[in-house]
Amino acid sequence: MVQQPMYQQIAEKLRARIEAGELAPGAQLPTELELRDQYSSSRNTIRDAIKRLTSQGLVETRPGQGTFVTPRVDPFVSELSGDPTRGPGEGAAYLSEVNKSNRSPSVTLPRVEVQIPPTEVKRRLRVPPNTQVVSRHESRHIDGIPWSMQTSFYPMEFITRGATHLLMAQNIEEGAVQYLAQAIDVRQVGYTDWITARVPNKNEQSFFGLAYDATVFEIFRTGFDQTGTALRVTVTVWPADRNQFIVNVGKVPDLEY
Amino acid sequence: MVQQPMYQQIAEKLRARIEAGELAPGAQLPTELELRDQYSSSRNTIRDAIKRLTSQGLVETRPGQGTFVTPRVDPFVSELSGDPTRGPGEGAAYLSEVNKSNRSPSVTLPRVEVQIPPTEVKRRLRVPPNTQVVSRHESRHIDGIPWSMQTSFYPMEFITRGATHLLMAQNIEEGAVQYLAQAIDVRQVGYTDWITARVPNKNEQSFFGLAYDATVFEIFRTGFDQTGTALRVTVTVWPADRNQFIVNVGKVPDLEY
DNA sequence: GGGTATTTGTCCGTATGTATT
DNA sequence: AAATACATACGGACAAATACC
Repeated sequence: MVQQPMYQQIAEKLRARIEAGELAPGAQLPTELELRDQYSSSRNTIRDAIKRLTSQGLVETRPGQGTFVTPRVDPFVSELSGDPTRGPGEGAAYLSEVNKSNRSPSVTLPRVEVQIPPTEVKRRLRVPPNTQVVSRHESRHIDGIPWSMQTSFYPMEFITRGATHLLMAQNIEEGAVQYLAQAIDVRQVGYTDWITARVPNKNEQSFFGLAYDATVFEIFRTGFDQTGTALRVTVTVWPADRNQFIVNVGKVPDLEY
Repeated sequence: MVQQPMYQQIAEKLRARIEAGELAPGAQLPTELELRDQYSSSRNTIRDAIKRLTSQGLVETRPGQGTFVTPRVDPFVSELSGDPTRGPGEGAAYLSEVNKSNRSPSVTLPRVEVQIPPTEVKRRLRVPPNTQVVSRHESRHIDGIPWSMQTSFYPMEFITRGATHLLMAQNIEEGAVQYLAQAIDVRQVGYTDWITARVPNKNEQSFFGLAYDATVFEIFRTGFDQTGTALRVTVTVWPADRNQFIVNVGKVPDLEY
């Protein structure tokens, strides 16, 4: 085994102090200058060590204040395999699911737009190029913490066929999927979730308060009707540090996770 | 909008050059000294800019060679919602699934151990503290690229009840779940997948060739029998840069992703 | 195989800016 | 306003990895 560079050794020592509990979640680390003296090093080397820990989410730095052990957050668990006739945490369904775990969720009013969708969405909705669609964007908090951002895309023809609520900047209480069934008899009988992970963009960094090198889940949910036609695509972005997912297949016992 | 620091501006300019196609995937960037001159900066500032790009997976550096635009990999898509009576990409099932996409998969021989499982596994398998279990660890490559690492845990009593193949360091052709059904009539009727993302540990970094700040998916699959008893826990680790997942619920048309 | 040039990695010192208390 | 702590930026020196002759 070769000798590791100094800044990695220091990072490991700090990690050990954290994981041993000597530095509890939320506690402040020694300042960079103190650490420099403790480890007989230079401030820049200490900073390199701390950078390693921050990009692993172990500590966070606050200018003017200090460096702190990242407080542990209680992750929220979302079930992806639910009722195929419902949306992804939509409307009341989502709120009650969250409430079960004694948490207080909130949803912003949707921002509704008519636009040409991003390529990934176009492919899944199977609409021709330059076709406009309705998009509904909303974000959710749990216990005051930003938890997810979501944009749903629907074909424009749903509006002309009578599903006019899709264009209104108001929450659809029963969920958009249920609304479509009741308003214009478009029924979702199944969906496909496509799960990826990536780094957050600028918007997501500021909304979630994430570092540029953090990780978010991005899940594309495509809903299908009886004929196998895509009736909507919902894109949800979830910070990986506070979200986890469950998929149930077949017969499983009632949970405690 | 405030003025951004120089190293971030440089990072953005380099990103623009990459995304414009001026620097194609696999292409070499100018050396740090050349970039220093191009942007009238210092080498350390250039290095800070490049660090931002590497931790976003946009470029990679090779000591002694240079900095290169990260080659795009064709991600492999795994379906989590499959047959509840089968394992996760187990045995022949996994291999044929991969083959469909014209890729050539391979699986290592399992490393079999009898051990006390990690806490997370213990909780899911619902075994008492200090209970030993059988673990079977294997890793998979696709087209020569390391793709996933997997460890399955089974109760020891399965051995005494006759499922002795579990202890053998050989691949179980039909998959361990099918084997359990046939050998000792323990049948998996459903499973729960629990999906998280985290940074890779040392082992995973070296096996997958990942940076310390990369992201891996970690999926815990708990299989249940007719009585709702957990019959095994399988932990699979997948690098996020080359893996994506699909979950189908309800009736969905035949795919193209 | 050895030697040399090139390129990135590590480490240090210093100065100044910005955020917070 | 002053002190404290992290952030940015530059310069320099040497080490380590790689490629090439």
